[in-house]
Amino acid sequence: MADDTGVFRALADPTRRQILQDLRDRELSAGDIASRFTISAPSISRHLTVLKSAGLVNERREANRIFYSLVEERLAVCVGQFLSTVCPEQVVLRQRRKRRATSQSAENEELRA
Amino acid sequence: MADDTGVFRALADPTRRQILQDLRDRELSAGDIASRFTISAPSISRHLTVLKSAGLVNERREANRIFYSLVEERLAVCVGQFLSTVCPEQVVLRQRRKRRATSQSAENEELRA
DNA sequence: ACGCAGTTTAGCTAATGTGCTAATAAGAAT
DNA sequence: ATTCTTATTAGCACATTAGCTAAACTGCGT
Repeated sequence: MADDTGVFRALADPTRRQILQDLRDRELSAGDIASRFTISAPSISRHLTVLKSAGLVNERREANRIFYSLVEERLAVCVGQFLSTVCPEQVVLRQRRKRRATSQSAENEELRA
Repeated sequence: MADDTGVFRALADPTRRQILQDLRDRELSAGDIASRFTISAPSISRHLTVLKSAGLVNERREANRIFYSLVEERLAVCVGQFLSTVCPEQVVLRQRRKRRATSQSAENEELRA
């Protein structure tokens, strides 16, 4: 639960970071997510398991499908806390202000389907 | 350089996260750092190499010793950007305000020498 | 009951990560 | 020159990870 390492280990993989970004403002089914990547559905399923056991996503089952949604607070608490512990607050703040300008989503383009 | 993954992979290990925290407000020699942990000096040296190639620390050689220092901006840019891309800004801000209250340094106590 | 869509689980392989000890390199001191 | 200190590199062992394909599970429609 308070296992920060699970969170940071989950974030170490670019596919998983991209999944979290994709879940930013809507929930998606496992299939929805898999269709956005080139790797196989079972591999995505494993990534989702890792994210879930890190507490970074929740699942909601509806009929056949399983919808995954982001647990923002988990990310904010673990990572935000670490970041603000290590970095002086000004730096964190400055980054926050630049947020909208930078489209950091282009980074993992090669992962896409 | 713009290799976010190197940064996140570096953060996946609790020893490395602790090293970054230890470097928060002072530079430390490799030996200084190693003496704070129970694992061997060569292992710490490897961790420092990982942190350095992720761009998270700089090294300064002085006589026998090598002093490592934190590169705050690297951490703030990569992690802060990701965090504020995925999370709504309020959450990040709230965390920032709570910063001083929570002593997140107790987490990795078992790593210590 | 059967089959289909959506997902996960099993089992495998190749690559990576982390720790150790022993050996090496480089500088300072005697 | 030899030795001490500081730190890294080499080589090994073990565990974990990420990918794949094939098989199994679940809920719905026919």
